[in-house]
Amino acid sequence: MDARPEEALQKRMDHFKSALLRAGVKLTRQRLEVFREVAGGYDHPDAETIYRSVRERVPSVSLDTVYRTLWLLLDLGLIATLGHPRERVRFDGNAEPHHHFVCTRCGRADDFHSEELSRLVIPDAARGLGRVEKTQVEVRGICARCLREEGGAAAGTGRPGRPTGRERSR
Amino acid sequence: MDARPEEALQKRMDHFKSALLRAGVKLTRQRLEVFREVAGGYDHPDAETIYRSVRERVPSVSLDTVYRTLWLLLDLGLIATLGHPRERVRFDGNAEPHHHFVCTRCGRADDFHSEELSRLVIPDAARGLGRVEKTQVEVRGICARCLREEGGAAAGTGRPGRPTGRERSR
DNA sequence: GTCCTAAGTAGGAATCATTCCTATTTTCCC
DNA sequence: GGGAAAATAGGAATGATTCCTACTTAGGAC
Repeated sequence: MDARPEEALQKRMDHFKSALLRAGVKLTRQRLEVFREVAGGYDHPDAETIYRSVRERVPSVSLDTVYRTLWLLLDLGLIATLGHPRERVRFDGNAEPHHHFVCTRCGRADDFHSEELSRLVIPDAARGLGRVEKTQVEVRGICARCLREEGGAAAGTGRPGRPTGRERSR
Repeated sequence: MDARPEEALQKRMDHFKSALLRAGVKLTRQRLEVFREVAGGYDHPDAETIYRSVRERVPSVSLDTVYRTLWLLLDLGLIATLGHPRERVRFDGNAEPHHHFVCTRCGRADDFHSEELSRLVIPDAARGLGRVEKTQVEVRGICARCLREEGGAAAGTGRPGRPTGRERSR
């Protein structure tokens, strides 16, 4: 499965446990196994794959629990997603080279331009993986609009919420 | 709608028409309007939003046509998607800073590391859009595995197919 | 160690974006 | 203008993800 060295994983499991504790979230067998599955390798499994693996150790686990746990781990910053979670596809008609600032709170994506970034040297490590066609930088963070709302109202928890994809404005 | 200057759009419409012609694909009112909608602005609309806008000019258009057209335009390289089209969410448990090589054919995403890329200077243009939390480089292209298959069998059309998300191996 | 209660879970039903199916229209080459 | 191939509309189907509700468990208080 592209396994991560034992000791590195052990360290991450410890970090995982203390993060749950700090967040006041219960440590359950299910959460442990889901995290181990994602953190234990270098691949990028989908929820179904994780579900199947976890079920080998906890046969009664449900797919819903796997999803709930994954979003929890994401909120806690313990794992990340590839691409934008829980979003319908969006299209980009900008033909000029550009990059994206993606808001992890509301999902908004703004274009920005940068001479330097567009001239990036692609390292051999990437070049060896296939035929490169395009390179884009994705900057993630909280967009100005969300910062403003957060500042105005109660200043939030400091931990970003997961965009639901349903709060799309127009 | 974040409108693009008229003359720039006109140039893109011409390019659109000749691209369809070159690909031996028929020019229909629906395709014209869908393309205009995506290429005409700087935002990143989803299919539903495009559907609603196009329906104002072509009331009988169907959502399916909008989707079919968008994937066609994507295949022709006339537009792009934000994130990875037609994929279930995938999770990334890699805690170290890393970047991704994403195969536009099969959807596979491989990690790679790069000291230089991890030290990227984020331009002011991006910094001004919000509070930056993380920066990742996404290299897109055809992965080694797909290149091999393509080379073995008939060498393909040269135009990348859209991953369906259903051909996931395991 | 036992008890209590909030938090977590299972499982099935519900949602919703996207795709498929099929009969009907259009485009474009002659 | 006429016909074959390609596109479209519309509704039904699919499949990932989420919601609902009754049942279980973790973990702090005793």
